[in-house]
Amino acid sequence: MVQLDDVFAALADETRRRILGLLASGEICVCHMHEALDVPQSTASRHLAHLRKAGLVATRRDGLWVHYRLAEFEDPAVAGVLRSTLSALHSTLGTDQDRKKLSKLIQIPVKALEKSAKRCC
Amino acid sequence: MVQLDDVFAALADETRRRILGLLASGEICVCHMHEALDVPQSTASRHLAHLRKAGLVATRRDGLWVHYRLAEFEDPAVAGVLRSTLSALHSTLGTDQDRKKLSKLIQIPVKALEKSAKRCC
DNA sequence: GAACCATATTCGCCTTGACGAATATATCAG
DNA sequence: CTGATATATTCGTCAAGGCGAATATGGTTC
Repeated sequence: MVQLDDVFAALADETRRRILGLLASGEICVCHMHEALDVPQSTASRHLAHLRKAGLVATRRDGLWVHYRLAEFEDPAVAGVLRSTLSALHSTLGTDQDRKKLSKLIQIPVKALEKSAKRCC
Repeated sequence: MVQLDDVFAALADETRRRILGLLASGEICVCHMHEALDVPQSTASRHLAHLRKAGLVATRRDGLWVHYRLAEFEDPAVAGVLRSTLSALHSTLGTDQDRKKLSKLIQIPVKALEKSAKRCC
């Protein structure tokens, strides 16, 4: 059960918002995350753990890699806040740059990522 | 110009969210605010100043009293985040209790406050 | 088993920001 | 001007939480 408190605490940090901004385009593994965001691996992992504990993201292990994705929200209030937040982040300069960097890393065109992100929120 | 950063920083604090929850029903003066929330006057004032600096609320002075109200948001992204947040707070237990206490203080029935709040978000 | 790789956690350090008491400011009444 | 009232700000204290380096964990390969 996702608590509203935890949602707002999670959204208060810029790195976590950048992570959510990327996850709006779909599942991403930790290594691509910390490279796209250009932060140390421990930082990416720490923030991902925070988001996971808050119930905002879910994980899937695939061998050595762990892929993160946005969770599905039962509570419509939480879902609404997340949707508007992702939509607000979508057109942000920072999100644009992060998405561009991710695009190169995973060899998927920016346009495709944007399309997924829009479908998501 | 309201910055998204400031919005999320403002929403990260519970007292500030309670304030916004009350303001959804309309203009309120500081004294009613800190009584309804049952926090020291300096705490209410400090958080209101925070919200004001973030651009989320506006004020109107009337003699000794200062009335606070929600600001109007030009940026549709910010407006969207605020709308979904207020809507999420609306049905919260804490907001319910605060609204009940405010209702007694300003002698306006809870139903009327709820109606205004719903119209607001 | 050992070596290796991706991810998670721990560690000490440091900044940010919340708190309530006390004080300052501003407005009004007499 | 004086006193009273509502609001704002300052002050010292304290806890929460961010940081990156280093280390631990868990899974894969040989």
